Amino acid sequence: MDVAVARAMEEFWTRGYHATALPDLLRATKLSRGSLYAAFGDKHGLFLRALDRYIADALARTDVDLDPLRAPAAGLRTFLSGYVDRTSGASGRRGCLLVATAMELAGRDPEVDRRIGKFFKSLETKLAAAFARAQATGALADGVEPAGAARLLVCCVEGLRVMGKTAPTRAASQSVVDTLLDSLLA
Amino acid sequence: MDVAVARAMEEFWTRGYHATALPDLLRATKLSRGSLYAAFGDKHGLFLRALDRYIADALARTDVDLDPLRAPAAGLRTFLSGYVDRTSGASGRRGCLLVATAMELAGRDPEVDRRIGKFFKSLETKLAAAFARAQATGALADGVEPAGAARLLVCCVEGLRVMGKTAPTRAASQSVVDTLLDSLLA
DNA sequence: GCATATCAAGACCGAATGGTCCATATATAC
DNA sequence: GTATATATGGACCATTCGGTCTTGATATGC
Repeated sequence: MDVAVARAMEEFWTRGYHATALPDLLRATKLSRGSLYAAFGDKHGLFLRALDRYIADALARTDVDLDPLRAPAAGLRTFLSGYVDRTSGASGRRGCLLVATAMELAGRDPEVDRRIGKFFKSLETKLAAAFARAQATGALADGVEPAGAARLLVCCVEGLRVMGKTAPTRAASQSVVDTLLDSLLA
Repeated sequence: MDVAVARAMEEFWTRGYHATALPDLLRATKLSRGSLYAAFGDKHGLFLRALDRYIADALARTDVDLDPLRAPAAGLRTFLSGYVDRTSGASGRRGCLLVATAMELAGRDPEVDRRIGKFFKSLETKLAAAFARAQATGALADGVEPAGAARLLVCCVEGLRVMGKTAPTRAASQSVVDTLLDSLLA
């Protein structure tokens, strides 16, 4: 069933929750109606499974980028350059399942709220730790405190996903990331 | 018909395009089905009218905040503090019609693409001009160039709208704005 | 070979979708 | 008062929505 969740995730990712109809999911997962409902309960259940998978992927990627064994500043640069890729061209146009879901369902779907809240909190925590390590090695600009920098970064990453939807030019994303790192890193 | 557009805007704003059904619009605008279709063609047409109004409001507000007659740094602070308000509490939960529309329809609806593209470009231009004025009065931090700062600010503003949807705490938005201004202004 | 469990295909359901149309009322013009 | 626009309420339409259920095929276990 894992592959079905992945396929469904792709579908929700490109269309959004409301705009993804059941026939879309059947085609994508190659499941029959009966099998889909037997396995996942309903559209909403399948969506939550897909969202969980998307979140797990994103957090795993973050852990790789921000590996404590690497130089923290380099990790942060890698992390952000990943977002430059993801918000440019076709990837940018595709958008982000998390941000799209936040805008579409947050405040109306408690299950979604919980997941999205946890994700962004977790991301912020990981980034704050990386910034703290950067500070310890003197790689942080004067007067920047790790927790604040982490919050700013999470905000910018979310903003980049929106930018990527509307004007997915690499130069724009790169400019944002560069300006940001110039301000925060020593 | 102007009041009808405003009412429809409120409705799309709180629910999003797909999730707003015709009965919602009829109730909100107090129009009959016939009158609504006679006046706006269809749901999509009414949506575009509502989006145009939302954009006009946002740009007008920006012009007030960034009035060239005021001290540019103060204008930028006012501009951002407005976004702190708009991304906190109930206002935050409500979200932003532009960002929500971008995530929901960008890349699939040319009319929407045009409008959203123009809006963010215009916002960026206004901010770049304000940063340029700030630089001229020595209010900009060393090494910050106006155009880059403007792009970063647009990105952060978009990010704030997403943050406001998921965790609309004033402290979080305020922290982002403070960190940002500390980095960019002298 | 036979029984059993699994799954695909799709008919079918009520409800809701966006959109059309018309009969009726309510104005306005003269 | 009468004729003429205009707008209203709501019946009505085809389609699509998410979801259920039955039927028949395909395995699997023994």
